[in-house]
Formats: sequence, structure tokens, C-alpha cells
Amino acid sequence: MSSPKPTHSLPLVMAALDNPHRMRILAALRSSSNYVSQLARDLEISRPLLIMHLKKLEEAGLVSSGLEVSADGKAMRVYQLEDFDIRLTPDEVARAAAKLPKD
Amino acid sequence: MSSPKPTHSLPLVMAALDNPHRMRILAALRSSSNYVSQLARDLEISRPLLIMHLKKLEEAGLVSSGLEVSADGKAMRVYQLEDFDIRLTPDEVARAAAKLPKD
DNA sequence: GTTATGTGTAATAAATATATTACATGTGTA
DNA sequence: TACACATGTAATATATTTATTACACATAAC
Repeated sequence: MSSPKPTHSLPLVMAALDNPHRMRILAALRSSSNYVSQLARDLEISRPLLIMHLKKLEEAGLVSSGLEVSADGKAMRVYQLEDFDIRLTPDEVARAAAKLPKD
Repeated sequence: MSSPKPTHSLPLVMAALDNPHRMRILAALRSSSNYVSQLARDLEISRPLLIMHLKKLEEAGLVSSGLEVSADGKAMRVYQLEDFDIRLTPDEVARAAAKLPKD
């Protein structure tokens, strides 16, 4: 049994979700974890581009990754979805806004 | 008694909230509605810039506006917060991703 | 050794988003 | 008339994000 982590940075999450590719990536990782090259083929985007997007998602804590070694000995970076449940309300936004750097 | 509208476009909301100014604008409008020039002074940003940000917030349905006439006869555009309560989960993101244009 | 697969990153180009400046209009008051 | 304060927008500059291309390295199979 897993539970969503409560410590997401709202600005990072907003930045992460503000992109159609990254929404599709999260959708794709729901069914199962996947490694970068395969995920790039599935989503039909280039691997460097996918890596850039995955980095943003990982920084926001929405996905995580680790190195695994395949049956035939190749190192593969596998990404998995981090469960999350974030509520967006005016109060939550205000709370996040208060934490922003002054200028 | 007011209730959050259920029909927010997730992409538009994400785009709207992905900016520190716009988070502060929402925070500021919580306590009370305000007209553009005053809000610009309160937040210490230029009026054209504020207008640009308000436009994005309005497109996302997070604020609304109307023209009011002040006591001394000046037309003022008053913005008010639209209440919202949006839940961000992998399933919700996937649901939004499925509605995105194919390419 | 060559081919196919995986990893990683750096340099660059293109597209968007952000921010400023300048100007236009209208109203009420000194 | 001139001033203060409100509206609106257009043109431009700057910054950031997105996307591509080109590398480098490693392992397994032919």
C-alpha cells in the first residue's frame, strides 16, 4: 500500500505539468514503469527531449528513476510514477505564494 | 453560498499557475476584489504586465472581471477571484492528457 | 570488426513567455 | 486648460523553454 507524499513544491509541480508531453509521460507511466529508450519510442519523441522532460518531472517529485540491468546486460534507466494527490485551491496557492522569494 | 466550478481545463490552469506573479495575484484577490491600477500598485508590477497575467488567469477561469463605475465617475475593471478546488492525481492528469490534440 | 541496443551530454536553433515602453482615449477637478 | 487617474493596446526587447543534432561510451550478438 502506497500513499502520496505530502511535500510537493507547488511551483515545481505547476512547471512540470504545464506541458502536454509531460502529461502524456505521466499517463504512460501509470500502467507500468518503463526505461527511457522504450518510453521515447512509445511516445514518439526523441530521447534527449524525453530526458529533458523526465528531469523536470523528477525535480517536481512526480516520477523517480533508477538504473537497472537488463537480462542481456545493458544498463537501463527505469522511470516510475510517484503517486501524488495535490489539491489546488486559492488558499493552497496563497500558501505557496507566501513562500516565494521576495523579488 | 458559492461552489467551485467543476469544468476547469487542466492545461489552462497549469499554464496559469506556472508563474510567481500569477500566484501572488490570486493570493491578493482572496481578501477582496480589486481594480487593475490599484492591484498593480499593490503588487508593484506594471499595469500592462499585470493585464497580461490577469488575462491568462481569466482564460483559465480562475478569476473574472467586469467594468464598474467609481463614485467619481471613472470606469474601472474590477477582478475577482473565482473559487476553485482542483485535484491533481495521475488519473486526472491522464484524463486531461487524453483530451489533448493528437499532434 | 560491425551492427544493434542501451546510456549520457553538449551545442545549437526555434518557439514561447515575460516584461517594458510608448501612446491612445475618457472623466472629474483645480 | 492642465492635472490626476482610470482604461486599453501596440511594438519591441529580453528571457526562458522547447526541440534537434551530433557526439561519446559500453555491452551483446552476428
